[in-house]
Amino acid sequence: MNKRKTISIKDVAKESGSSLTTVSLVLNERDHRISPATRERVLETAHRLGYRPNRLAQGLQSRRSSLIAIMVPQLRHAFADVYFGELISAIHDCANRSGYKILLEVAHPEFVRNRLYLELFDRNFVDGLLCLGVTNKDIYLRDLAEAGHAMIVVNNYLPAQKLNFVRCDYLDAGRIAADYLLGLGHRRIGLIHGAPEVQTSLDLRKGFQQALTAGDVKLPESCVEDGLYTEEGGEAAARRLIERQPQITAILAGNDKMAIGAVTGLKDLGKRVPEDVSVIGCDDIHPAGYCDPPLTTVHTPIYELGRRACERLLELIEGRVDQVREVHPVNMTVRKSACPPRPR
Amino acid sequence: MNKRKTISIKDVAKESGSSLTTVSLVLNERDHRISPATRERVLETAHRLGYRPNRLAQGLQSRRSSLIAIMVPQLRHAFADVYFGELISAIHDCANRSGYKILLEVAHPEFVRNRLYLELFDRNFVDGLLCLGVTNKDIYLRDLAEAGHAMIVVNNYLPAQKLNFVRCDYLDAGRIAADYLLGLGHRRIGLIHGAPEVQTSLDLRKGFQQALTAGDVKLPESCVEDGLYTEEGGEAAARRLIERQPQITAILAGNDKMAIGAVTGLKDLGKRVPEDVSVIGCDDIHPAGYCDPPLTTVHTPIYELGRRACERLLELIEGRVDQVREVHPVNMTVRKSACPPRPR
DNA sequence: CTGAAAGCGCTAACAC
DNA sequence: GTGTTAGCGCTTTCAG
Repeated sequence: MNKRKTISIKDVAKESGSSLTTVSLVLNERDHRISPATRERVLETAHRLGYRPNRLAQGLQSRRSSLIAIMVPQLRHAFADVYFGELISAIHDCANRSGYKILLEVAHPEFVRNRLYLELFDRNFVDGLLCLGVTNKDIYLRDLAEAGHAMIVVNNYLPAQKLNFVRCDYLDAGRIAADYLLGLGHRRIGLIHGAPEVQTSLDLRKGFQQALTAGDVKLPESCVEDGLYTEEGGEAAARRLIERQPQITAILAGNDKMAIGAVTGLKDLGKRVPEDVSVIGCDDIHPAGYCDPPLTTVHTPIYELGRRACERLLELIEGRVDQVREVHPVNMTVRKSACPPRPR
Repeated sequence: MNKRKTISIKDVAKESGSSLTTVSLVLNERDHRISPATRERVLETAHRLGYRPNRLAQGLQSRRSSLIAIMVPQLRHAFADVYFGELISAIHDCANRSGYKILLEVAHPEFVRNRLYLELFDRNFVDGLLCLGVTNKDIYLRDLAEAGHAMIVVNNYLPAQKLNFVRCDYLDAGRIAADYLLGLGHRRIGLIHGAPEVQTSLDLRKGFQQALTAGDVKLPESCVEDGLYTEEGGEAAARRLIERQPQITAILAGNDKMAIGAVTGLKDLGKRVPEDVSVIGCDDIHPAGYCDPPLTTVHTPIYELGRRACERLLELIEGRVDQVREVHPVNMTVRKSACPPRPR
């Protein structure tokens, strides 16, 4: 295939009657010493010939790949997840604006075992790495930090390690949700959290519990369930919760998918949402506004977060900063899935 | 950052006391003339030093990037779409097995206007391109074919152009769906199709109409609505359909998202699914099995399709084939969203 | 102002 | 068997 001989800077030089250096200088606007006449001639020739600098050669020279990798966990359909998808979109948009492209990686067991995440940098594949869906078990990320590679954990963090991160304040998310439910008058409240190996999940629970305690409401172990961050998990968790504690009038779910699943589960049990049981989610993914009832949820600025993470990564790459530790505020988005409990 | 000096083939040569050539030959298993002793020595040194070949240099030499791009349309949350997500997962898995990595591209207006899709190849960014979510309006894809670049349209095709594709048989999908509904006894049937600029959408409609006609059932214009391939679109389309033609007992939607939206819309109108109105979808995305009621749908082998597309792209890249035109069969997956109409 | 030449890290003819 | 050398396409001193 591909018949058209690829045209190089050498062709432009020959055709425009100047040297390689001159062409390079003009094209990179490196030096303003070049005479306007030459400049014009080179530019015209380059354009006429349809010259495109070879990125591999440029990269070899500059030691830059202009690529950043996004690493997602190996979940079924990680790429089909709305939450990851919004982050990926944000990162892509931001990276593109700065001339970077996006490489996709899945942290499958072999990738981790063979330390292929290091190879990504060692082989000059990418200039930086953004890690999504990180858990406390992903201690191998320390290798990256130790090697001094540009890496940021997106919307999470590892408590015991000083890895770069850009995330939301899930401790506050828990508090806000609790205060909102308390404010509505709820006293019997349940929690469906994500995975216990995810730090933000632990934070959410902690903040939730603290605020409930401050409001003189207890959150016993029997009112907490694991929803695995999935719809199906949320649905099953809601069932278990209500069967065990039928007097519960409100539930906080650690993400919107679980909340949506919980609503399904509650409806199946014959409960109306929010009249019988209020449900609030967390994250405010796009579908949260389009389910039935529209979900009241703790809004986390997902797109903004992705954009910021990418921006900061570029700063790391370019050496403009050497540490990133960013926590973004969250707030309630009130829709229709929560209301005061019925008077007893 | 990044203190560790990157170690090159030169270091390995020096350290192992042999020449660049020897090291390269050993590492690439290019030549079996190398004595086992040297071989062993080189390998040991390379391993000890943690040598990693620089991909940029290798690429410059081989004119290969080992990257393939996936291009998705610029829809809100294209990356958050289950259908695209499953394809991307499949492509990623397949590419990875063959040592390729995945680059993400969004076909935004500027990308198309400035022909950046050509630059992808001209600048040696990628070796091949997989296009998702293509419509009949994307005539610019012709440029890629004309330039002789390795490119495949995934699960679609452009009728007037001879572009490579790997897709399902949506004409047959329409027929199968029609036959299934006719078999259940439905005579008043509606269609919610995707976008009229998408060829497979037209095919589905055509196949559906043909089979209905063969079964002596009409599909008047008033029983057809556009659902924009989204949940919201499907919901609105179902509403319009039922309000205009209340006697409809079954609906085919052009994808599962619209089908799920349609179910929501029907429920809102007080219709039971499937007792009052049967709904069948198309594609069989993962959530189709988890909604309420579980969706009866035309199963398209999405993951398999992504895998095949990637495999064939690699063959194109490596020059083992020079044309790809693959059509995969579909079949019904029967769940609970369709049943015989109530006797009148 | 412009050009010659070195070198980024690697591969592969072509010698020895 | 192994090493020398010439590129791949580009950027960047350093002379002129």
